[in-house]
Amino acid sequence: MPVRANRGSWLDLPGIDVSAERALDAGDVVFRQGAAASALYWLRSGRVRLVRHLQDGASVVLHVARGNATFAEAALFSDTYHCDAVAEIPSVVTPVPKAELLAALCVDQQSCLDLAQALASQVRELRAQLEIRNIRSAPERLLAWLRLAAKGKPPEVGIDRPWTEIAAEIGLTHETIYRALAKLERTGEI
Amino acid sequence: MPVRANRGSWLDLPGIDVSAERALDAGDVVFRQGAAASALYWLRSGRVRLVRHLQDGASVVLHVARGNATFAEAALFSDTYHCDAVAEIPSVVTPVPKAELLAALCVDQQSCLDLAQALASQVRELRAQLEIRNIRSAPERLLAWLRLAAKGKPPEVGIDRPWTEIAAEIGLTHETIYRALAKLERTGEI
DNA sequence: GCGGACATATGATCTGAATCATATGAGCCA
DNA sequence: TGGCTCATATGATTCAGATCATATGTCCGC
Repeated sequence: MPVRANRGSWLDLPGIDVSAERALDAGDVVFRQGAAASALYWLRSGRVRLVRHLQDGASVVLHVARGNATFAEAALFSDTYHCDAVAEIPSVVTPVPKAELLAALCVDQQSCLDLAQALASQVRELRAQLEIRNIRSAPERLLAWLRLAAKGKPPEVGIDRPWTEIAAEIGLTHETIYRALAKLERTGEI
Repeated sequence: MPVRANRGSWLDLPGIDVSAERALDAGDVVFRQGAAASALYWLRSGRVRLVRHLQDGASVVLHVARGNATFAEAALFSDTYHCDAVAEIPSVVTPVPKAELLAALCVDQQSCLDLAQALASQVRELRAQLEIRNIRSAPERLLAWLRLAAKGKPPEVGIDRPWTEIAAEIGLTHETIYRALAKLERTGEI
């Protein structure tokens, strides 16, 4: 029962049109808090920020979706959106209509299990991500990340994206990442 | 379509026995990496650490489950466990047999959707948690946490557990939490 | 080929959270 | 009642990562 490779692939169901794309400029709104939840989204490229607005006017960033990922999955189970979604940079999203998706999930148990699997996998990843953040030392944290990312024997990581991005992902500045890398190389850990 | 209040409640299905309890001493092993995945777990009390062991002998903490929560949900979709689970302190867990659960989920689409909902909810929570960790300033971070935890009008949080625990949850030491609290009170933000 | 945007890389300095220390109060139970 | 643990609370000091600065290299469009 292998986990599917691409995030969002569980969306590839009969009856669901994932070919539609909506191009967004920086600042464009995908949906607004309180609006009727009509779709969840598949972010194809760019960056979308989810922000919850509070009674007192303050706001809290709930999530910043990046690269290839889905967001607002919870819209499936809610009548309204509970946050705003705004593009931070020019982005492309595919809206996945909630009604059709729910219908498909109800008809086809396997697709429903696929959804559960994808979400369980997300949960696992996010927990690991959080655990990594508990490591204070920059080199140690990076090492933990590398270990989780490493595959094969001898352990090896294929880096296909800038360190700058990885730095943000694990909660460090890019300067610190480079220093941590240099240190790990010096001490021979990588 | 309200979200159920208690984590783990989606496990309350016909045909699934969640009455069994297994008491663990500190250090007791719940399951081992590589062993056949026979159950996922509902942690009733205590603390269980999930650790992945790597080829080179190093290990990475994937998660520390606390209080009332489920763990190893991904066992549902895997033949073997991919990490060890070890109690850190005396704990109580309820094993939920995978086979029965899968059978129930296949028969009853609603329960399958309930599972998806619970997992989507987890994903949302974890993402928010991660976003909070991106806030460097201790008072700001605490404030964001308080805002998410706040309910009603005027916004108010009911604290039913020690600040010490909350400190760990949001990645600060308890000393820093108390200082941040003091500062927020001084500046009148709470 | 030139210029801009961005990744990589490293040095100097600063700041704020961790750490260490210490104290008080609440709950518990022997 | 005394002694234990743990939460709360705050002061002093340290240190690691953020920040600011600067430089080189690379890719890409023009």
